[in-house]
Amino acid sequence: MSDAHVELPESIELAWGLRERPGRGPRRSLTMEQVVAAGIRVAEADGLPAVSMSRVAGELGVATMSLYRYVSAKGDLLDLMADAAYGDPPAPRGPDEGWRPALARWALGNVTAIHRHPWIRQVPISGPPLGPNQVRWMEQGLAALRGTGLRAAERLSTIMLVSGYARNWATLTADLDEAAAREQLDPDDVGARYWHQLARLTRHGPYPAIRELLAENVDGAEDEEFEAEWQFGLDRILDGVEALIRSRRATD
Amino acid sequence: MSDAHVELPESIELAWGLRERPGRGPRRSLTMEQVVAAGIRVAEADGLPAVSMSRVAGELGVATMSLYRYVSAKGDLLDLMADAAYGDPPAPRGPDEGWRPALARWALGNVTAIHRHPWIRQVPISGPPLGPNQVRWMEQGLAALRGTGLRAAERLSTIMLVSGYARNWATLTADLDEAAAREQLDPDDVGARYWHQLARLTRHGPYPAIRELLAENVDGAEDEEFEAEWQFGLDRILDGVEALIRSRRATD
DNA sequence: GTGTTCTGTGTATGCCATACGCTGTTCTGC
DNA sequence: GCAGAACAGCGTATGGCATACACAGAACAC
Repeated sequence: MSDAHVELPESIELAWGLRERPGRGPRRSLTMEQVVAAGIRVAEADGLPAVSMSRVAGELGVATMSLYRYVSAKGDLLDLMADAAYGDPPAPRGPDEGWRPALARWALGNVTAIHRHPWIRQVPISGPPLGPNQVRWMEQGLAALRGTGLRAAERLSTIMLVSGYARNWATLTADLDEAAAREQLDPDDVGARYWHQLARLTRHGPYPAIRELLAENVDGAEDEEFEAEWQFGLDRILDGVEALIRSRRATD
Repeated sequence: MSDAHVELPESIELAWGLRERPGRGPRRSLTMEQVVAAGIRVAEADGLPAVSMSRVAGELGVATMSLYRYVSAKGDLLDLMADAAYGDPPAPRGPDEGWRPALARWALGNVTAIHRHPWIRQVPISGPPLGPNQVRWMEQGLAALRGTGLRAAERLSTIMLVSGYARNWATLTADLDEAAAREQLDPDDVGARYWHQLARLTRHGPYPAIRELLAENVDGAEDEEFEAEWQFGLDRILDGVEALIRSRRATD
């Protein structure tokens, strides 16, 4: 419980600016921000697999090994990139705003953050959120649930549930968009093709529930359908949370 | 809508056994199953990063390039490994079983499948589920929702919601376990350290909701707490689904 | 001004996926 | 039976990757 000295991973200290500059050596020619920004530029242009140390170094006009003066491993760079790309969380819950619309805004913010930087979803998660932006997002998510009567663990579970759903959904739709772009098709066509493929594979065999699903036309995947699907899942989650809040208020 | 010819990705055709053997050449010395099993063996022993073509080939006593007679790229092998590792879905919904316990069983099955083969979560997803086991899981998930009055798109969204949550939760806990194993600690200690780290970072600054969270003790992370957290999220989702089913029944 | 410490970087190591072409095997068509 | 096609296994080569290590020079401490 001693607050004195809790060791932090190196990349986290770097991201929070907790590393003291030594002073004795030559001056650095780059800033951390420049390195991270260069990595993001590469990812944005050619995708995460294109982010190699040499490529990022080239972007900055320095030698490959110079990057290791700023980052101890490639994974650290990716962590910092991801945290930076999340950017500012949505505006905090307003004074007259209920927890539900606030949490819905927060959830949508998660989705748009990933859609703005689709490569984020391929960054291997290296641990629980400790980056400065991730912590700020966490703060806003928890703030949306203040005064609901939910216990600490419940508030935490709730925002994990919501952000997990948002991440899943954003990943799914981003995959679809990327597949469509790769094959120069419409996202709708990619979806329709999937249903055809599934139908062919399940035409014979013990798949009654899937055939039943395909019989009603799921493939009416217009743009509005996508939005509706997102909203459906979110509403289910928020309904569940609301039920808990209400029952908690009733018994207390 | 022509059911005649829908092109399928090569790895999918392989997994379903839809590839006809040519006959004209020499006999193959390996089976697909052997190759996939060898890959799984390596992943199980040393983790997904250890799965290289040469390592898998070594496991089978053949040359590296021989694998390319069975699989057109490494990604295909990973897809096949993941599908095989999911294995059989949970038992189908029994005749007297309600949709809710059946779906809960299905959700738990998702978690245990990932916990049994933790490397699964690092396999890059290459598209919507088409592998034979993935389709069978989908079938069982949808089957749990038969007769609930939910529309097709709603049944689909529901199982995506549930499986996404299960995958998220399994990933989180597996990450924790791996970090603990790597540093030879108790998972509890890893969790406790996280809260200390977060407390240190948010001690000063605009983080009232996080500090409020930390003030109640979230760190009572016993084994039962983990189970409770999983159950909490699942119950929220299922409560939300139940509310929809009820309202649907009331208006119809 | 001397020594220490840090920066940028060139070089080297040991991985990796995979393209290509060769050898020998098996079956097809005759 | 036999010619040739199609295919299996695999040796070699290519171009990429992260990163360990050592060294030159720069900036500061004393």
